[in-house]
Amino acid sequence: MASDPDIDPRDRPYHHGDLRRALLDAAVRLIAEHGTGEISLRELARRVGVSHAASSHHFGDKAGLLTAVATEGNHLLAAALHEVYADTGSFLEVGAAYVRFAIERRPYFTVMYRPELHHTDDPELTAAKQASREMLYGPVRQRMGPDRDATALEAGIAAWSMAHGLAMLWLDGNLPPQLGEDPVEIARLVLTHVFTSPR
Amino acid sequence: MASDPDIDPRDRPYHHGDLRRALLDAAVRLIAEHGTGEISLRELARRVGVSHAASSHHFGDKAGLLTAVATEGNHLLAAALHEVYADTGSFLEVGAAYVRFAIERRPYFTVMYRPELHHTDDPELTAAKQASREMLYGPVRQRMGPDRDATALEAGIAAWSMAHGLAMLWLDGNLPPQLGEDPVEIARLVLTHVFTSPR
DNA sequence: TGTACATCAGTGAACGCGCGTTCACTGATGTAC
DNA sequence: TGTACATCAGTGAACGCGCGTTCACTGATGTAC
Repeated sequence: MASDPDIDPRDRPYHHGDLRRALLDAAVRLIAEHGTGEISLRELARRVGVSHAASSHHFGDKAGLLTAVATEGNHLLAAALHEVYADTGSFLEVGAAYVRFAIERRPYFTVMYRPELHHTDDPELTAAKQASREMLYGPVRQRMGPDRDATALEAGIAAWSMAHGLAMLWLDGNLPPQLGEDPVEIARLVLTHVFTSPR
Repeated sequence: MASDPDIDPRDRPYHHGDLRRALLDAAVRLIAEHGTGEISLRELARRVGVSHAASSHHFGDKAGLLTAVATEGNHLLAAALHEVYADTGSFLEVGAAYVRFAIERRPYFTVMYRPELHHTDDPELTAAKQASREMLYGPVRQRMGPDRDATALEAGIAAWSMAHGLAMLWLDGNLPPQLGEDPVEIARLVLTHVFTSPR
């Protein structure tokens, strides 16, 4: 069970071909199984069928690997949000897409928001974070016009906070069951309250 | 540095007196230093100046200790929210108090929302969580009246999500600096958007 | 087309570590009579 | 008031573990001439 039964050592060439990609994919799968960002490089190597020292050639150390996961996650998130906003032009749908990303790509999401696992000064990670940030509250800021910047920023943060909090609470099983079972539908219902007064 | 220099082994009686309390307090301090819920029972015991096997008498195992931290945290949160609501009657201030709790009592907050560290079926923890939950969206539900239960629940979840997300993002250093430096003030500004339409 | 050689990718053994849990034990406390 | 004894709280040694990193190495690849 520990190592991939599909890999016969005799079929395996000395050079893997795309070990970096394989390690990243296996890491995401491992994180999905463990539920947190805590994975072991040795277990990861066993999965991929490779020496446990091999990953150091691609990522340096463990934090380097998880930094790469976080970087990729931010790019995936940015792309998902961009697509939804381009298609619908709706802030609410962007928020719902954020929640969908958190749930469907939970391993990425988890690692993205555990900075103690990263090399936080990594320039590629920083760039990827900025890209996803811009997709998050860029559109709100833009639509509200340049003269009301402060309020627009706050509104963007408000929406991001709500989507983020809702995703976190759902992932931890903290939402009451009466809300239903589909987290994206819940997100639409709840996010309505950012833009509409319930009073 | 590893063990408390104040404790001279000759002053220390065989029985500690209140080891349970001392372990909990030291655990909270350790978590504050490490920034996450990952602490070691051995390091904890060193701090308190006690054998590393001693904690098992009070908490069983490591998850038991962290379950107790989470339980206490939920009670503290419930009390803080209750007091603010009793004093002000304001939902917004309750939300701001939630964010303040997350920041001022960060170690508790962190452990409370990492269920993989707990015995999630612990009855005391369950009760404590319900108590803090009730303080969170009970007031909203109550004020909105029994006839609009679904909407009221959604509004409560919306406010909780926003406060929770905002706290998380602030703790991870993800908020843009333009918002200012005081997280509770930021919370008031941002939470306004749950109850007021920015359009 | 062939050869020498630098570079790259992966190996496998070794190092050194701290950890959580278990266990038989001992010292202290408190209670029944 | 004194004594026996059960219970509780803490000890310290041992077990067994998996881990991340380092290092000299080897096999494979690709490029210069």
